[in-house]
Amino acid sequence: MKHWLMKSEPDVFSLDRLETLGTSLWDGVRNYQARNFMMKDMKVGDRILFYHSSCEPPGVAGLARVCGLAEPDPSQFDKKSEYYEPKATREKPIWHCVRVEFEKRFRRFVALDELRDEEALKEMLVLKKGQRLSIQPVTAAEFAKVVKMGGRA
DNA sequence: GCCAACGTTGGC
DNA sequence: GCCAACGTTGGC
Repeated sequence: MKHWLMKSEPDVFSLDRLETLGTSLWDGVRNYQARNFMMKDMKVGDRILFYHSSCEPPGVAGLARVCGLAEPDPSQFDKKSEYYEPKATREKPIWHCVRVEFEKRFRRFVALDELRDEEALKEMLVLKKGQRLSIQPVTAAEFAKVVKMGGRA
């Protein structure tokens, strides 16, 4: 089982929204590296740090899990979607996404600043300058540390 | 296949 | 709103 950090702007899609829905496709990813993680590496049961970006404060709001293997991202076929991809066809889709399910909200939101203050997390990709990948692998130790900081050990 | 220009991300 | 960093695009 692998561990991941997945970024979302809460104004667009928040952990609250995922809790309401129960599960959701992680659609709209338009970066090849992030797509390849979803297509090749993510398996059902993989655990996810749900990270809120472009908000005040940014940080990890809680946990989710992969509950469905990658499938074609339907938004690439939707002309009205901002994620529409004219080069994609049903036969040859370009973008794929996994399905994720809500797991739990942290008792305490773990802000980016707090992550920065932890020696044990200094190698976390999300803390690296210029690192803007929206889906990032996280080690089991980093995952456990963040969960502990969130008050749900 | 290089690389300049451009667009996007995301913290600040 | 700024801007550094980085990914993508497209001319050559």
